[in-house]
Amino acid sequence: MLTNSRLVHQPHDHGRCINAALSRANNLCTEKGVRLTPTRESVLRLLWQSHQPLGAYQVQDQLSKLTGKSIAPPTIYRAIEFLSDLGLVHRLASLNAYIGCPFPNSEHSNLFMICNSCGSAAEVAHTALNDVLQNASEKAQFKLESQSIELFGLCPQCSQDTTQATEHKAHG
Amino acid sequence: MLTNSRLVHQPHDHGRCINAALSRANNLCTEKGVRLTPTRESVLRLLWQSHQPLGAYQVQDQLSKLTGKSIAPPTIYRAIEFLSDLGLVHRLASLNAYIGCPFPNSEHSNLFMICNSCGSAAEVAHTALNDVLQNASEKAQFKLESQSIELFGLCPQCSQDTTQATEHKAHG
DNA sequence: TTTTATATGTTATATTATAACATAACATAA
DNA sequence: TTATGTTATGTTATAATATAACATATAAAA
Ligand SMILES: [Zn+2]
Ligand SMILES: [Zn+2]
Ligand SMILES: [Zn+2]
Ligand SMILES: [Zn+2]
Repeated sequence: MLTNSRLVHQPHDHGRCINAALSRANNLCTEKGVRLTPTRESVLRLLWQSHQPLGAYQVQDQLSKLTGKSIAPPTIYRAIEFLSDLGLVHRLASLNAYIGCPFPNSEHSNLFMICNSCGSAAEVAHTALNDVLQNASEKAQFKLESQSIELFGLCPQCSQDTTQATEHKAHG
Repeated sequence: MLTNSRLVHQPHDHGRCINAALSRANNLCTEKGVRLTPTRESVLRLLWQSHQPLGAYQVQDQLSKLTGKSIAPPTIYRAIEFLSDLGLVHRLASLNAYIGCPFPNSEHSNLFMICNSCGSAAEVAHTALNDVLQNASEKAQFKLESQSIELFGLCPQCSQDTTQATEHKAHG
């Protein structure tokens, strides 16, 4: 089970996450012979500013402020599409939001654990799960092509906070 | 693995699907002491007119034609919310669309197999899958509360059609 | 340099969903 | 049966998300 869950939910040097993501993006673009333009890189960087997914219009606002120019929605959606086609970002359908992929070159489950409290989203690749889904599909004679799995709940940090708050209440 | 996959993908007496759904809805509403008003019943019936999910505005169009009156979006969304709260319909996040639930009283996986070709969506409840997701969540110290699983691919019928078309082409 | 392909800018609009407040229908009790 | 509270719907306006269509600019190739 490959996941960035620990990084997402624990204090860490997030600058390293960002640098790694940009480095991977540069490599991948070079490899594929496509261009990581300033706009595209900025959008990727914005999506990596935290481990919480961002809506397209949030990205637009921030990019507009960043550049001082007003940027229209199509520019953002194009950059997101470009990055998404390369597997560098994912769309979270339930949230209409986008997030950077921590392992664009690995096998994917397109599985996210999304915290209802803090909004963070950890990505998980889970071979056994993929097998279960593939088997279920075959049983139903369904030719599986892609999948979107979104789990909602409480991340370790928020879960702990809730527990402590409850205990505090009980004692107070 | 509980599923309505066969009904969805094979010719069948769909009137029975509709009647069963409305009957379940009536029972559930009586049981819960809430009212299945004409609007709500119509929306449920429209969502059950086929095994393909419908957008809210498609429902609006059809209900407007059906009644001869113009119905505004809030009426549709309210009916959908009512039905959804009772577990009688589900939202497919990837499609911004809604579909009737074939087994509102059973355990759920919130798993759908959605055909990229014909748009049909079969619902599946899969205990083993739920266990895998629960285990993965525990491993990540994630307190799982709800889930949305959407599989995309080709349904048995469309898969067969594709195969035949390919064969035909090869022979032609 | 000319040509071609790619990327971005710009305007307008489509699509999906909800806020806020008014009215109507229903249920219950005086 | 009227009054009263509750639930449901009507109505208007608008928020939020996403794309179409066409113009311009930039980069790469010939
Ligand atoms: Zn980080
Ligand atoms: Zn990923
Ligand atoms: Zn049917
Ligand atoms: Zn269901």
